[in-house]
Amino acid sequence: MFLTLQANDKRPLYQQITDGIKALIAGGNLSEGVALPSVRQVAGDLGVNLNTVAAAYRQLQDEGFVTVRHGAGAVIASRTSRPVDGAELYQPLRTALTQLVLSGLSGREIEETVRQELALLQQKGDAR
Amino acid sequence: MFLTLQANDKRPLYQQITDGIKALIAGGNLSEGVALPSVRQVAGDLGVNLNTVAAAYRQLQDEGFVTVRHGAGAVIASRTSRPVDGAELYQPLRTALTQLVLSGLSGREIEETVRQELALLQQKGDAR
Amino acid sequence: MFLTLQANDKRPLYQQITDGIKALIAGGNLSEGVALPSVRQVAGDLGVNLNTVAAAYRQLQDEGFVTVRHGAGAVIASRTSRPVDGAELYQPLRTALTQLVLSGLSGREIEETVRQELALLQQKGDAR
Amino acid sequence: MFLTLQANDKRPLYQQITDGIKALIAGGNLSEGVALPSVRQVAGDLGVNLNTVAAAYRQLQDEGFVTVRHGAGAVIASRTSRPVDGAELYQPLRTALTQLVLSGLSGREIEETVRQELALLQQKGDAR
DNA sequence: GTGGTCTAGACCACG
DNA sequence: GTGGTCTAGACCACC
Repeated sequence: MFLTLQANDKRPLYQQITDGIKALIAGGNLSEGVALPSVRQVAGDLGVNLNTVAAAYRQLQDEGFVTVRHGAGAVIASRTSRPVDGAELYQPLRTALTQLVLSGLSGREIEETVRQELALLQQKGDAR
Repeated sequence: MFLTLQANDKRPLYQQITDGIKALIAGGNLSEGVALPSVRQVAGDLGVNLNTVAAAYRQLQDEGFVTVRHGAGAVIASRTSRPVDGAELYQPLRTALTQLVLSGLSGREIEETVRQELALLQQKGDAR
Repeated sequence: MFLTLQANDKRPLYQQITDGIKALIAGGNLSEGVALPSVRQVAGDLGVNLNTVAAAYRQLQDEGFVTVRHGAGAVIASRTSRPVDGAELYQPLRTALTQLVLSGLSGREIEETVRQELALLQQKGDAR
Repeated sequence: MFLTLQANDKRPLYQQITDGIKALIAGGNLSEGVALPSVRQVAGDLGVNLNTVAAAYRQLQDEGFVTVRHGAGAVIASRTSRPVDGAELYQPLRTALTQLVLSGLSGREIEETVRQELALLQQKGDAR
């Protein structure tokens, strides 16, 4: 697992874990059928409480990104298009763009930043 | 002031107010020197407690977006460049983009969405 | 009167006025018997409400720095040593020194700063 | 934790708490990584409301002196150099010095007082 | 009139 | 257990 926690990040720990795994899925670094490491192992690696990792896995399961089978661990689920509320989907983008505008970036610069971030997301660790 | 609160939004109420006013500033709908409506009025309009609005105004002042003087009201501050941590600035964008990718949108579609949202932000209330 | 108000100052307006006049007294630029300009004139010069200046003058009177005679305006009082609570006197100094320490200044640097500020205070406008 | 509230102090309660903890940090009595007592405990010890203490902790976090993580407690942060406005830093010192001058102390006496207060700040609880 | 502080107490989110 | 948010309502300080 290539997850790191940022101490100065305002998101709660479990959310950082959830978001990190989502990013790996979005970038194609975690494909359907791949097993996630155990809660215990992630907790040990990251130095966080078991409950914290469990909360992250539970959220991923609730949102349909992984399937959990009794004692068998969590596995990346097939990418069925899940119904997402439009507002819920676009509101974080709006907030993020607002902050970029307020930081003084121009529209062009923001669009370029978006392209860079998308590229970063898609091409992290795949030499396939 | 055209602020609305979303019940299904996960952000706390005061944060929604803060973000809403920031969006108005970013879009140029609130320029330097313009007075914000009073805490009591916003609280009445939105149907929330005085303290909730006061928390939003305090945050805006702490971040330097408005100047609050005690018996006078709150006024949009001059746009001095505030130092912002890069990580703090780009992380919300990354999370938002990840969610868009996971919702099934292509890179092109996301870039187009960003352009639309930026346009929405900039040209909200000025059809005059 | 050589008073200016700082917009980014956290003190209320009337307090800035009070402190400014006190600094002039402490520096010897306003001696016993000198008349202060009228409330109306100061309010006009500084662009603040009459009540704000009146509050400042009232505080100066309460603390014994000026005497106010019916319609005759305010006059600097004689420097009788007023009883001051030790805690009330030293606590602001402690807070100020704490902030200087936290800003990274060494003890030597702070002592030097104090000497400079004292000199600034004492020798502002006196070519006598 | 040795914090006490002064009834005759003009600062609001939460500010006294904030300043008190800052003084402990400045004096080296609270070093990086040390955990602050819980909001509930401080509130109980000082006899104030939970929200009052929470406001103090939030301010300390906003200013970067402590790291607060939700379910965990508050911890003294690493001392990264925070940018402070010069005016904001020196104005309280000027006001404090003015009051000392007006109380009748000479320049020498004030400088000596500053040295004493600095020593008091630095060497509070370490006679061990 | 304005915003600021404080309390009491409830409920939620995080670890 | 921890801190965060929100409400209701009181009282104060400033302009």
